Amino acid sequence: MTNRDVARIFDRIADLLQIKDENPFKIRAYRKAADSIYHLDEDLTYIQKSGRLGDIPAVGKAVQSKIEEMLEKGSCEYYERLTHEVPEGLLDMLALPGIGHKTAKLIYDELGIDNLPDLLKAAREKRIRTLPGMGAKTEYNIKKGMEMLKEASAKSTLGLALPLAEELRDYLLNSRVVEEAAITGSVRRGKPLVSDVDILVSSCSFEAVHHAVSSYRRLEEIESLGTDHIKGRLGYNLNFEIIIVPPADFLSQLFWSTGSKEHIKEIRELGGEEQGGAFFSEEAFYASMDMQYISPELRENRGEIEAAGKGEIPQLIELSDIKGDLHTHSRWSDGAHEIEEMVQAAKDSGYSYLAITEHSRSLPISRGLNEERLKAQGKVIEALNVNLDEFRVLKGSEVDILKDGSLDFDDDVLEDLDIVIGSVHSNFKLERDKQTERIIRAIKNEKVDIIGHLSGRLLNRRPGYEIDRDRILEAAARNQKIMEINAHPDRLDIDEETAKIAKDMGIKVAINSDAHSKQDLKLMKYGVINARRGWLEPADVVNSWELVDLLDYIQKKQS
DNA sequence: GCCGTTTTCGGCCCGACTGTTTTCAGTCG
Repeated sequence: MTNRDVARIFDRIADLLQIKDENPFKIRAYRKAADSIYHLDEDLTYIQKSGRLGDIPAVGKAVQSKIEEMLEKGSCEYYERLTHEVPEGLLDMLALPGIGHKTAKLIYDELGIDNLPDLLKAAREKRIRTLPGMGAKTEYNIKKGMEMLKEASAKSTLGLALPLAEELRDYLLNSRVVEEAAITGSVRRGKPLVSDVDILVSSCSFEAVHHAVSSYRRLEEIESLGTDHIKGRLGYNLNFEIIIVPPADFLSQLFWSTGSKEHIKEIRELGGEEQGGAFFSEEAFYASMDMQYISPELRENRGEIEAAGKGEIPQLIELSDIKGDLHTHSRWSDGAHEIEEMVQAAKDSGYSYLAITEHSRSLPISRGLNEERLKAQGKVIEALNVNLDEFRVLKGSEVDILKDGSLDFDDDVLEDLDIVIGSVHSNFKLERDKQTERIIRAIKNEKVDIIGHLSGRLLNRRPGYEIDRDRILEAAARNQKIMEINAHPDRLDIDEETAKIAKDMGIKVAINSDAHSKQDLKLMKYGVINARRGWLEPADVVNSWELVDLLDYIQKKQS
């Protein structure tokens, strides 16, 4: 079992206990343990072997013995016993917005419903409204939530798909049944949501590939099989296709399988012919059509073919261009690690600066900082900087944009900070005009440098709030505000389309991890992929600049 | 169930919104 698998079981135990209405602190203890395990650097198996399970934060005797049981037997008796008391299908219901543990339990107790299809049926038959506290709106929300879940199950985030694709590719390479293997299709193009994972392999033996795939640890099901492909489903409900080609065709098929369909269609219409052979390379192929090389992220038929013909393909930003991260959290608010640990991780990433930007006081769930704690943190950061060579920790805040567009801190408090991100975390359902005015008011505040996760969307979970994007971008351009690309693969906000429009309007972008742990700093790569899909170059991305230039741009003198 | 530089027992994030009510429980961030 992986750390992730173990963490998931503890989370489910917490859910089951919550449905059973057990001691809330016990439930929280399991959640904290799950979170702590999820964010571990090392493999649990290794930690167990060296006898350090008890050193994991939030892991005490009870949780430790369950971890040992899971690592040894692959199962957990306590968890299985709970699932006998509470049907597991109730956990699926919790994914519906508005349905929590109490409601799920009520629906089960009163109507005997323990799965999503029956719940939908009951909502359609207006049986939910017979329960106390439930009405027509609840039924409507259930039906709407089910539609959302259906859409979500059709696609996976890149944050889920890419690591699994890399793992499958490496597994095939290491099993030595293939000569070459590469991720292709929409994952190679870096789409934020993908319907499947495509792996192109070259092999002379279909049987050997089939045999290897059959014993892959994450395989759930093989659905379709032919000498040129294997299609099926992996764990986490992720569809996959392995495309098998002869070694001589590998590079050309990598091009044709990458897509997108629209890009390929356009290439064919311009006379691009399928060609194989060992001399094929994508660079040479585009060159043969008098075009510059087009990176996979750009192959969406959104003007890249014309640009490549004119020599106007941008020099896309790369992960190695990134010099710092401007949006991170530490244990001072809801992060998992100390500032010092975050700094070390940033140095390990090759960065030369890192901004600590905790939540502000209006977000108590995230232990948002009040003015006193913010000032105290500033002192800690100043002291830290004294002993840092060639690295700078920036004092920052992810300050809440309140309902009326004012900020959670007064100007004189923000004055002392190096970097200020304004973000919306509440009142998501304001009507469009009010939401737009709210954000524009924050943009006009001269203390604000960056607008964080503009749309508030959570991929597969929540659409963004209603805003007039064009008006907001105009205001950002006028006030020289930086728009964030939040790199978390569940957000990727602003999206690629907005990023391209912003670039064309001369608005600068910051690609920020929004890290809540040192491992999260690595999520930067998803933001860079998203920026590339938005045609961004280093000149467009402020945290690919030297710090002095960044501070100069936001008109703050380096102290 | 975890934790401890006041504690090995008694604490452990909380305010706002929603949908249902007509004063609030449940959900969410």
